[in-house]
Amino acid sequence: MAAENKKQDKREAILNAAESLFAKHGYDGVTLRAIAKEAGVDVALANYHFGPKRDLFDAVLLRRAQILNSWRLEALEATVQNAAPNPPQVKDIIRAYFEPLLKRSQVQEPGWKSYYALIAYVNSSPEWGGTLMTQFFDPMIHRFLAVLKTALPGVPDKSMYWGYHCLSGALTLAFAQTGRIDHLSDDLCKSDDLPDACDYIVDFVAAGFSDMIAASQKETATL
Amino acid sequence: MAAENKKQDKREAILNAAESLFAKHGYDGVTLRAIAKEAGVDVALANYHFGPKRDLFDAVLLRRAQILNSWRLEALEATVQNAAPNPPQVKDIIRAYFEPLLKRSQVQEPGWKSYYALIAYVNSSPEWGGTLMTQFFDPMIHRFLAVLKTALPGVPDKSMYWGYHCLSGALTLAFAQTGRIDHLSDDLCKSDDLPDACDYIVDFVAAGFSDMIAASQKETATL
DNA sequence: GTCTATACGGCGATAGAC
DNA sequence: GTCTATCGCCGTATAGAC
Repeated sequence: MAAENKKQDKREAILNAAESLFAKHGYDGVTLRAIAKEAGVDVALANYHFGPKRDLFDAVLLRRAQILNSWRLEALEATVQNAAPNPPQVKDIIRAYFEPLLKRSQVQEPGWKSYYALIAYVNSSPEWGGTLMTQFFDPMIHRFLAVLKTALPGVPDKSMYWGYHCLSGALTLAFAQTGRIDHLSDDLCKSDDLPDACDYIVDFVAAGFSDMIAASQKETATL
Repeated sequence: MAAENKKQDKREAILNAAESLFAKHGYDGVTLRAIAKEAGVDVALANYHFGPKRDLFDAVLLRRAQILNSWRLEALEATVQNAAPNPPQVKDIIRAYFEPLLKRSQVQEPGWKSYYALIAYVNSSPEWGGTLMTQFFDPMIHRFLAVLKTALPGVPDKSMYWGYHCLSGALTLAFAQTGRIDHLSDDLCKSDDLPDACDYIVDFVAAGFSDMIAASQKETATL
């Protein structure tokens, strides 16, 4: 079983190395050789375990997607329960989407941090964004939007989808940790302080969604 | 002068091809050979005109950055003039940031569409985001934020910077045109309808910023 | 000067020998 | 499971055509 552990160790080491490097340089910016080197294994082992490079990429994405989805759904259902029989507050729903990213102390873990940056890369990539994000995250997101609609009755679906799009753009840009806002703000804001970033983004996004109610009521009033 | 045009033609053809391909596949996903083929020129010509691959990338970014910055600053100053001596409305300032992207009919031009997608790639890339975006766009953005502050007196700088970050994330994700929202919304929303996307994003972002006033006043009141 | 054809050294993914 | 070999494509330098 020591041997079996070691096998698993190497598999994990490859996934970890791939995750970290793909997050930093994107799919094409990383070679299997670099991954193998980082993981301390032979060049061919990645191919042995995962098949071609593309499949390794999928494996990296998949590993944490399921965990993250379940955490988020848990947090969301808890929020619904807490507010029942009323619909939850918009901000509480948004929090349920953000907090699983931070609260389980995985923000410290470089693995999760890399994973978030990788998702940011995938999300805004014309090559992967449309298909992979859909594949891994859409069911969770639909549940999320359904709850949000109970808190925002009368808001058109189109607004809700574009609202989610804004949320997603803001969140993934923050988690890409490009160091951009550090420069822009002369180090007042820090790219790598994800909890701080989330505090501000949650407020901003909740305001964006909440305003849709006012807008849709105004529209109705003029009819 | 026909000869001179031809020189410019090939130079431009290389820039156009590079722009389009970099936007779709990222820096590392594109080879100089692919660019040359798309442009209909010899492999070595890109190197002759622009030097190494990396310098060609910069040249592509720079070409339209200056134009875009000047358009945005124009729109912003016009907004300021219109409202004077009062500060402009938040939503009008946001519009001044978005409309230059759309209004000059360049949305139709595939060149500009590619450029926007390329900016989206650069913006969320840990490799380029921090430095290149800063280099090309920060002065324009600072002017923009300064005007926004006149419309939002008392809002802390940190909120303003994170607000801009949210704006930037939402906007660049939309302009990345990943097709993601088409899937998510079952084609109710279209990735390639940029004017429509902007309408929704402007409202969302304006609400996010406007809410900061209420928040900062609430904070002040409790002191 | 502008541009093309070609050549070079290096490194890519991965298949097959071990 | 590991190591090596292979073949193709990479960015770039150069030589010379127009």
